[in-house]
Amino acid sequence: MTIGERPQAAHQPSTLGWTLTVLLRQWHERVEDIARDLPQGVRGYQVLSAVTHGTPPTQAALAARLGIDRTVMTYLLDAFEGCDLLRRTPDPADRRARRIVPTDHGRAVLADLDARVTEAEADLLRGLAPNERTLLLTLLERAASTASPNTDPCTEVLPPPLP
Amino acid sequence: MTIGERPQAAHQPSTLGWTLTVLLRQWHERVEDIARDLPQGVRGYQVLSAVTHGTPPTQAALAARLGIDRTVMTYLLDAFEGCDLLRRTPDPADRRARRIVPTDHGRAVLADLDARVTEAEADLLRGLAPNERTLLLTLLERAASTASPNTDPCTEVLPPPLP
DNA sequence: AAAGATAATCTGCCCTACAGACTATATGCT
DNA sequence: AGCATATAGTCTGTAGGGCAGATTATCTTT
Repeated sequence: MTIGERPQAAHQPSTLGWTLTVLLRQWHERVEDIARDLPQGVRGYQVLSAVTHGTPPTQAALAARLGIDRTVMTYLLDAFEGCDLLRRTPDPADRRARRIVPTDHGRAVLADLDARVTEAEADLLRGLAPNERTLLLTLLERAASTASPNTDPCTEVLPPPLP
Repeated sequence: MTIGERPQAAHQPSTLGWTLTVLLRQWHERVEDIARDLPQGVRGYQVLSAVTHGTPPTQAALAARLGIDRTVMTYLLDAFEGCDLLRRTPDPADRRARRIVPTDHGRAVLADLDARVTEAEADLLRGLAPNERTLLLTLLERAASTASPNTDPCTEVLPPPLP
């Protein structure tokens, strides 16, 4: 680790982490406003979203994917059941596990939220031209999926559950 | 990724927030490893970085930019001074304020960290071709700066402070 | 049948972030 | 000048959320 003599030498800082931080912070603020009435705000929105798209995950899978502790997931889902947004249904193949499925109400609420979030995201990217936005999303998805292959929101290792 | 026949019209979820979340989480994990010895891990790294590039900010400006509470900033900087990484110097123009400047040691440590972070970031984007990476960074920076104009890490409204 | 692993829940503690009070200085008003 | 108000930074106390660890029920393995 040679330091070399450079009293002020401002090197180029790496900007990826910072731009991601800024952007995600902005996203959080806006979505927090939108999802204010949900049990856990933004996190609740992400849970609802992850549960609705794709096959109903177990609590553990859901927690792992969203980076939430399992003990937290418990009372988070308690709140969601209390609001009639999600339901725990017993997994027919494994009586220990519970599959989390959205209620009709939950689906409706999510559809409304998704619409508003999409709007907010468009506003967040207002500095980019339309084709640039889609390009950015494409690159982000590729980067995210390769950087963390198992966190894809629409991947579930399971045969179709309920007939 | 064809889901097949869906019972309840699954609409396209908005992916921006999620991809940002996943990517930033990965970034955090890696940088947490790198910045483990710094007082506050990733956050400490961001403080050190923000202080070093550009003109020395006041504590309040620093806190606002990084989204940290001012009372937290106090003991965070205490720790950094204890490690001889940063120093609080009185602002000659405003005796209430303190300008935060890096020590030589701080600059050296940051240079080392920056190198490793840059490496980690490259690995994070390994799914993208080199030209795609720079493109992604460009788009991210544009988006971040328009979404949150005042959070630019290298903007400070102040004449050069110390001669 | 016994042993070990896993899903979910419950309990208790720690730690951090925030609110609020306090001091010192700056700015604005009359 | 003198008084009121705003701001920079620090200190104190507290509420709340996250995490570790134990518990129960079920699955798997031998």
